[in-house]
Amino acid sequence: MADELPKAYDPKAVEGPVFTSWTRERHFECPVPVGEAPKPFVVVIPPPNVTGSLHMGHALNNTIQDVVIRRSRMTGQPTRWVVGTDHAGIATQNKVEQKLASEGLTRDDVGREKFIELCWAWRADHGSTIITQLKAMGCSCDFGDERFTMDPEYQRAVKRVFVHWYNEGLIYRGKRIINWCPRCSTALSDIEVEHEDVASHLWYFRYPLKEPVAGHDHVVVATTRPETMLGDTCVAVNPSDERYEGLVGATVVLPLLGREIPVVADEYVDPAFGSGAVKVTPAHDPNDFEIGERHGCAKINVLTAEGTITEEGGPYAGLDRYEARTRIVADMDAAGLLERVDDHIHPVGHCYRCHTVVEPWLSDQWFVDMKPLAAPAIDAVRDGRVTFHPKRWENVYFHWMENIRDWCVSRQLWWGHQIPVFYCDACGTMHVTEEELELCPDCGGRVRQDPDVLDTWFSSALWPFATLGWPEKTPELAFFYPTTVLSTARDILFLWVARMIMNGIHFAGGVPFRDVIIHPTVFNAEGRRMSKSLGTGVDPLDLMDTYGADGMRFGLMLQVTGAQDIKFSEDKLLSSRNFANKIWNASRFVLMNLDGYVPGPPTADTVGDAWILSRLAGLAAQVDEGILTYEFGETARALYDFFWSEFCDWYIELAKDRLTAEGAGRLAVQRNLVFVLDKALRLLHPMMPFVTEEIWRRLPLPAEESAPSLMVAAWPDPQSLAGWRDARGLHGEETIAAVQAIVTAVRAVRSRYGVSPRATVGLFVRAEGRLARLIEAERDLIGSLAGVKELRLAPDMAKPAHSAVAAALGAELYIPLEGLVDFAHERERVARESGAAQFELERLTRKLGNEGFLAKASPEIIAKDRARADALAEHVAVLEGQLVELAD
RNA sequence: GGGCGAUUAGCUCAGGGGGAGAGCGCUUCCUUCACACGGAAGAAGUCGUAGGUUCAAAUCCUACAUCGCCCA
Repeated sequence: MADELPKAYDPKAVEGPVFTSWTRERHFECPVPVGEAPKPFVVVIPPPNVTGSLHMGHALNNTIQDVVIRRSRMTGQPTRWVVGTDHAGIATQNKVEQKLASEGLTRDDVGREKFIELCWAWRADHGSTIITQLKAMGCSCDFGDERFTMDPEYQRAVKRVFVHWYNEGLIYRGKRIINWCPRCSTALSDIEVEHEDVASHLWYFRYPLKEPVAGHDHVVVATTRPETMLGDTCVAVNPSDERYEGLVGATVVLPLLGREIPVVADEYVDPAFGSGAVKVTPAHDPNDFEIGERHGCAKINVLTAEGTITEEGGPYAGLDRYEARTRIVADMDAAGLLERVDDHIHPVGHCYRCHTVVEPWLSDQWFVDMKPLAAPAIDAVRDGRVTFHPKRWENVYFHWMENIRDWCVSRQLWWGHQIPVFYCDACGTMHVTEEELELCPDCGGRVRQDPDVLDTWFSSALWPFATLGWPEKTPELAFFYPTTVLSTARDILFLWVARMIMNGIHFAGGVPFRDVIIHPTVFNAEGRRMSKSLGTGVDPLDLMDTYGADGMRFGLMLQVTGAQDIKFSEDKLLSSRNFANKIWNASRFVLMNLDGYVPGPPTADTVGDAWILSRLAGLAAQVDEGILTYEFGETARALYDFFWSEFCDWYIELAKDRLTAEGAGRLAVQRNLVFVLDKALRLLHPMMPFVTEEIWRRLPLPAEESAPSLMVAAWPDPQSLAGWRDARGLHGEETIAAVQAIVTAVRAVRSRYGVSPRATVGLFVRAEGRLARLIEAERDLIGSLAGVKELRLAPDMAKPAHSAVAAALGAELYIPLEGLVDFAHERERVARESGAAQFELERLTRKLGNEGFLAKASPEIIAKDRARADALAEHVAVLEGQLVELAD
């Protein structure tokens, strides 16, 4: 019938050609439909950093997106996955600067225009790395329609937003303390700073008073950053602090520099910390800045952009900040002004891109006033227009949004969206406009554009609508916005997700997506953050090489639970690779047994058929629901268990006899095998697209059941399969459970006595009633599965001599094994089994004798426990009977 | 300081009021005509600790411990 498949699944031979066929057949594309169409299902990819390469977070996140996308596409909904990258201002600029440095050049040597050209060239050479890797994973994005945050259309959108917000008064320029990265040489927003506890010291300095006051000749201040003392412009104490009563208004002579500064009283000072007096450096600390503002103190900047001491630092000018720290402590000590040094652990801000310690630094920057934007975005989540999965992330979102601070959006970089603000030096005016202004509209003089660019996240925040053509009113925007699902890691909840919600509401007329999936963070096996620089990472490309793309995808899905971390388990990938091979071989078996096949509907002719069809219907419901509720781990397990433990382990095994027979039974079982395999492959496809596609195309499906590709074949509708639940009243599930119990019991006996798998045994069964009828009906099945040549059944069956014994449900099983049976061993085993059963029976009996239980438990539970108790009692009776017989 | 998550078999983790589960590992047997990336059978857990609620707690509540993350 079909070409015979190779004995083992080889991902490398399959993935490339299958992916090529998907592209060739254009299944990833989703144009705006003409005329009436169902509501679309849309996902925008979280744009990976254009400098990036695939890491485990991407692998997980993009598998999740592909799973929801593929399911949706198969349901026939217009389904679109928008792909692209962001320009990653700092990271890209670093790459290009590194390249220049290798040639002994700096960006200033080449100039801004040339530098930006080099950035574009870098992107052209390297920017598609991660996109290629997504293809290797099998992601079904619309790759022909890729977006970039520096596309000309996208630049227009960014300008529109800036100018709009400026005109609304939501953007302003001001001199504030910002976070400065001396290595990247740019400002950072508050959330681009990562706080890390650092073991350092708290230095206590004596600052002498100009004249003794109230019995003091000096005041002690404590600091974690001694070098900032060069910029101190006052000393503050809490007004209620009795220790310093009378000192307020006094003058301190700043050591080393000799500057005279006042002592002020300010509520901000915590009397319990350090000495209760603080040195105030308004240009280098946000709190000090505010104290300085309140008391009219000067703001002296003592740090350069590179992190060295400015001319204001007098003798320390030109020193690196840490060198200056060492020297200042030494000099204070030498001057007898170092009171003491305590060990002190405190949080220190680091740049999230390069991990350099950032400095609070006073500079002119552009800010966005966030409170007015946050309020509607909070409402959107409160009233359920946007839902987080898992829901608990909503609280994290609310907490941040309700305490939101203004966003510093200017960056001192060249690569990015240059701020659309033009200054006229001739007439001193400022113009905020989307136009490329060259001449001043007021005086006609030449203008110069603000040299800064915008935070990359400023542009990423427009992604859900700018990628669809906004601000133009495109058909794409009209049809595909708002998008459906956004899947992302928790570390960009504030940086990106919250800002998209704010921007979507403000500019695109509504929330940008309905559901936000916050997926777990992938840590390495030791529970550490995966990091290329630390060598603690695992490369998804290596994993795909070893386990195949499907193996990696499924292995990751198995690990997605409600927990917020995944300790990455390569074992799961191994079992997923094996699973792909299992699917391959089960399919291979079905395809090899289709001689004379004529397509037709499935039929529940036997309890085995009824059982598998019923299980399939249950699986379809579970998988559909599981993907819709983003429960990927449970869904993957359900698929694995169904396919392996039910379809392969039992249905294929019990189908074998009918396949070797001739006649109608053979055709019926062929049809059922094809039917179940077809539906199961469809259900598996979102998680394992390659192996399922390769096999599915070989299935002999009639035209109306088929499709050009599995990825556009119809998704099994749980409703239409629901009719197979407990099909034809054959009690398939109950019967097969009984068959399994008896077969397993016989196999256990065989295993215990080392009976060769090829040898057959006799089976004598003592059973009555419903169970006896069931065994009688399925005697061939039991015989075939358990290797039984002769099955005898009677309500009063006596134990034949030299028999091993077993109990299954209420049946006694005797297996004659002349000369093999170790009766002492049998007695011991049966006694142990009986003991365990009696223990459980006693527990249940106590429970059923408890009046509270009978009065309050639900009738179903009571009935169930009664039935269990009856079954156990029967089981115990069987075992005890066997013990008596074994005593001979 | 506030918040979140985790604690279940040797390892990685499911389960989330009523019979303790999986994968990997381990033991024994089997190369039988889909698959050794396989099959069959098996051993293995006082479900972190202490209280509480309940007829019933691995599951709900409260404390505590340990580990991890976020915010300030």
